[in-house]
Amino acid sequence: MLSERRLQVLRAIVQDYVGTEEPVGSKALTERHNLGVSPATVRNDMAALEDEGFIAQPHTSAGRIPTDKGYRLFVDKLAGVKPMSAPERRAIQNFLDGAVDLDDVVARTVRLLAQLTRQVAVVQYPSLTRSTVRHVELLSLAPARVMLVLITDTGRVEQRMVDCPAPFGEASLADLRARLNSRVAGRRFSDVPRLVEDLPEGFDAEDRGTVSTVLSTLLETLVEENEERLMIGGTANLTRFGHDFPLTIRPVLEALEEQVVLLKLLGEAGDSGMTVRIGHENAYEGLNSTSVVSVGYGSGGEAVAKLGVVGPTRMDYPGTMGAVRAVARYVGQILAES
Amino acid sequence: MLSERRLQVLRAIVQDYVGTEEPVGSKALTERHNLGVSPATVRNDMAALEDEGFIAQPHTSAGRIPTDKGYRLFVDKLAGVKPMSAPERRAIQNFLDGAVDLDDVVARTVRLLAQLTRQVAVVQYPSLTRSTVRHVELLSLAPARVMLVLITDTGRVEQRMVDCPAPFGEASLADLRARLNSRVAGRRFSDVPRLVEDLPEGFDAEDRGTVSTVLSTLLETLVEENEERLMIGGTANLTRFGHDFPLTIRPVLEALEEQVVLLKLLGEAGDSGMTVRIGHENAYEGLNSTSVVSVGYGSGGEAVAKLGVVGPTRMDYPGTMGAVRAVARYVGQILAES
DNA sequence: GGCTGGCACTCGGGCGGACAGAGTGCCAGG
DNA sequence: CCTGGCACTCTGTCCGCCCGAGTGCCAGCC
Repeated sequence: MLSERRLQVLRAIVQDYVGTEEPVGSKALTERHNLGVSPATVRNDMAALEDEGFIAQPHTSAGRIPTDKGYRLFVDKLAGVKPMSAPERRAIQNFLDGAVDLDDVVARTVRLLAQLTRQVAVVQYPSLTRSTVRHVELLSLAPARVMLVLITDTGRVEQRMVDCPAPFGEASLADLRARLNSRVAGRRFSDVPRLVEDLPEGFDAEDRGTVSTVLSTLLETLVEENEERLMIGGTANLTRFGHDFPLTIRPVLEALEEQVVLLKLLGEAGDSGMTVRIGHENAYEGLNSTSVVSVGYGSGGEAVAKLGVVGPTRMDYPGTMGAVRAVARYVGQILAES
Repeated sequence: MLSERRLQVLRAIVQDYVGTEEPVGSKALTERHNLGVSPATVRNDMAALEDEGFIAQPHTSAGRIPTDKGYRLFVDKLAGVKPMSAPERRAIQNFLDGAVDLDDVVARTVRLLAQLTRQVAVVQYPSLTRSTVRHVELLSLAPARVMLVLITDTGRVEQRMVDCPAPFGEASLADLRARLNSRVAGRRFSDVPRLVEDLPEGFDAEDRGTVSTVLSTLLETLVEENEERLMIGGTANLTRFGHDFPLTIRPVLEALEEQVVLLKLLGEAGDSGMTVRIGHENAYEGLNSTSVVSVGYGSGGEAVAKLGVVGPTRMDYPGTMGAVRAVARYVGQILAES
């Protein structure tokens, strides 16, 4: 087990390295933090920390930098979450309050997160399957053409065009709309398949085909993979990454373009509480030199989606975690109000 | 006026520089293109081209590289648009045909363009104001709460929540819906303000306030600035930019995040035909070392929005222009079908 | 008049050596 | 267990050097 002082040395190394972006040596450490011991002692501690794999030297006779394992210990044991200041919180709230619709909420959230953390922000749209149905609307656009519109309690709206096998009268449409809504309004989307299963049975034979088509389109819309959307921003912050750009930045940009990768990344994160994935803890190897801080957000107690930031492993964890948590909280509030 | 051969020399310089990314000298030029003259002659031509400002040397005793003015001449006079091959066109069509809704069309278009040109792709959503109204739907979500849904002929769907000043009955709602649609369905959105102007007059005093509120929300949605959306992709291609990354790439990423800047950029481009803005021709200075190739697309003869790519001034103009034109054409077709 | 080969000149990039600085590991002593 | 001292190592940088690519100019040739 590591002594208290060694943990302090690790903490100091992380803090200094995050600040200066340069390997930190024993002398500089004792000068900037009053540890009450000499550089020589710190050197011994460093040697021990290196043996345990918490820090490493880029080359002999250079200072030390934290390893992924070192950051992990730092995040778990040594650092708290830095709360936002009151003015910051007010600014967050004001900024988000101006949103006119869900797209706008998400767009503003991305901007805000990117700006606060100076990193790349990722915000997932509220998941359909975890939301509840506010309303299902059916619009007749042509005799055999129906538009299906789903509206969630979080304000998300999804639409699909349905080509019907047979013409579908206004009366039948109104009938279907009414029955459909009475069954699913207020229920969770994940329950919808079960709730509408036997719906076609109540219709005339001639309409039954169309009803089935409409319902199957509805169910398709709810299939996990397709229904997830997200928005990213702050990619310009990647340029602050390090001096060895091309190699680092490229795979990150590629990962950010692959929604599938990102969704998986957010999906892996725990459902409640904040998740921090550091460097190689990320399954996707393009992100091996980045850390991902993510958290669920939602209008009620339950998370309807996740948001987070992607940045270099060398990031200000307490500050980033504080910002992510605060933003998630306010977004949840906004959604609950709408 | 430049002689025919000098133009050929310029063309050769542009082609070689685009290929190799290195200043091109007189000897290399004569070896790779059979111009039928000696390096010395080419040197004289180069000196002339430099005097006219079409090419420049990074430093004395280096080869020449084209200037913005040189690229301009190349694009205007020396290079055609390279048509896509038949298999490429088939691939484009197949890829776009799989789209399920407008979001998907736009997303696929961005991906496709980025992949074909290996540059950053930008696609604007079909503009509301240039589209025609397919349907306006009003949904009562609560006694004094209405959701307004606009559907365009291009498949774009826009929704807004309206808080009514007074409760609004189902009957009144149906009435408003019917009158609204009979006036605006099939008309251009830009005509909508004029068409609905006197609509509140037909309603009872008690409903008139609500009707006005709904209509003003409708009009707000149509205000130019707010209604424009776009999607970008292929930012990872920026890493192929040059070796002097951080300085070049950063402002470009920043510009790409500023939708306002991008929209202006696309907006400035001519309405019909392809527009190429080279280097300093771009008003936004972060894009001074990039070129923007853009073109309008639309379901009919008229453009409903624009799409294009952003890349280094040192780009393959004929190929890029060919890809942009082809993609725009197919997107237009897809929209017309939906 | 325009093209060509020849020639002297310039400049950037790469290579190698020297040097300073930062940091380490180890050891003996308090 | 901490500390000061010491020898060692490695990096980054600066300098001088040379080579090669490319140029501009000029005299001669067609």
